[in-house]
Amino acid sequence: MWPGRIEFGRGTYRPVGTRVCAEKMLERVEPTREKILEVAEALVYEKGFSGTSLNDIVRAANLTKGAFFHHFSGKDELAGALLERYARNDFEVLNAVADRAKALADDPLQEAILNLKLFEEWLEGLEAPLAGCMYASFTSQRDQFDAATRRFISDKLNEWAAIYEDVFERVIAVREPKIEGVTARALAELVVSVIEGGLLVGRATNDPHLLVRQCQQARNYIRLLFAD
Amino acid sequence: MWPGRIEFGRGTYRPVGTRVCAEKMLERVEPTREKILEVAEALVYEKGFSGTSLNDIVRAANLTKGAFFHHFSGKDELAGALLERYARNDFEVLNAVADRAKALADDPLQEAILNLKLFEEWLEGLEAPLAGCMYASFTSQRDQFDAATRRFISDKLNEWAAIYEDVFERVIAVREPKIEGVTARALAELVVSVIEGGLLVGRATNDPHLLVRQCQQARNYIRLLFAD
DNA sequence: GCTGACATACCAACCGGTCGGTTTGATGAT
DNA sequence: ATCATCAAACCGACCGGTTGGTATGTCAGC
Repeated sequence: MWPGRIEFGRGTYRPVGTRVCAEKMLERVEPTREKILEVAEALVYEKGFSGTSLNDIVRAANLTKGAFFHHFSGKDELAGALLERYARNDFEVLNAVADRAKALADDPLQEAILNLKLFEEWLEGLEAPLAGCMYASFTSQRDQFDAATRRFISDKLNEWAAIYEDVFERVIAVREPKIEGVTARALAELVVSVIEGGLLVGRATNDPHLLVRQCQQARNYIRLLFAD
Repeated sequence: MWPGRIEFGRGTYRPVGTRVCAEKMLERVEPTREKILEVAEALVYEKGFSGTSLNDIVRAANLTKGAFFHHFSGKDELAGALLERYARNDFEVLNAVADRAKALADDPLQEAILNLKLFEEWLEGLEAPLAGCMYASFTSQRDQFDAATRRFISDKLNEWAAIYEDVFERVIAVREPKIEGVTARALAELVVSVIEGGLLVGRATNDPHLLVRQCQQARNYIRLLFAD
């Protein structure tokens, strides 16, 4: 089903109405393509990628197959675009939270804890509970995707963990963990695992608050591990 | 795709060669049906449920469509059987670990920690890394299944958490957690979330040891939370 | 009048599922 | 011991519908 490589990025494509006016390039980047990605993302979270047909997508987007294939070369490219878009939006939030935590805190430990707390606040501030994680959706049927796509997911998860690893390293540099052998990397992976696991279990048990509760537990662990 | 209810269980079916001899009923319970479930489980972990066709399954099991439909009424029943089988095997391990921890420990905290440690040892003792979790696979495309199936998954995850909740309650009864407001339920959910998340992230990043490392972190948290 | 942005009609391949037929092995009458 | 019987176990051709994908057409706006 996925014979070739997925070419990430939109290639030479140029958004509508952005040819002459540079300002317009920032606002309104191809509404139709964006709408397809939007409805596809929601559908994939509920039905899985291979469980979501192109007909499902174009029906939900009030479009036709023709429109889809005008914007995408096929389902492969949709997968890549979905993943790229998700990673972009995800890191926007993650980095914003990390930057804000860094700005507000005057101590690495405080920063680490604030990072988690701000993420929890972001979760609670959402109008609807987090719908899903594209990395998780794709991984649960990883055989459907080629090596490049799987690699992309792996890389992005590592980048995500690296955000936390950075701050935990700075914590460890000035504070000794109460339990020896605990590395910044392991703590970073824990945060990612708890978020992914909390999201999954919360969805499975229909408990939207579970994810936040688990983030709090992770925060407790950090507090205890580096407490004075 | 899943219009009706899934009828769990095998109904009135009676295995081959078990008509007269009661002893034989325990050994060798329908090898073909079991083989179908076995290969289907492996395929579902890699391709997802709706990404796995019946042709895929019967090809991997060296059978034909006829054989499949002799043992299952359709793909719906396969989903139910897959889930039931997974839950049965899973709880067998989980309960064995919990019982052994209870038998070895003479203190609730020790028991809780041993429970996790024995699970880690079980993970490490596997000839191949844990291939996946059926609850996670199904949840990642939950729209494909009916309400009864989703309920079954939710119930089983709660049962799983209840195993840990029980021991954490006994810990809290005799020891005050270092952080107030931490409940046995929240800790139990953390363990389940960490395992599910660790498995997912480990698969996504192709790191089979990640799950064990995260279980160790959960164990660290419990130690610190209830340390003397 | 040309191009981008869609719609429409259609295709081969594959999907889950059906069905008539064949093989196999246990059983019971002879 | 032999053999007819019969149901369970399994085969594989086939069905209608859906899949991802293509070819062609329409039409507004520069």
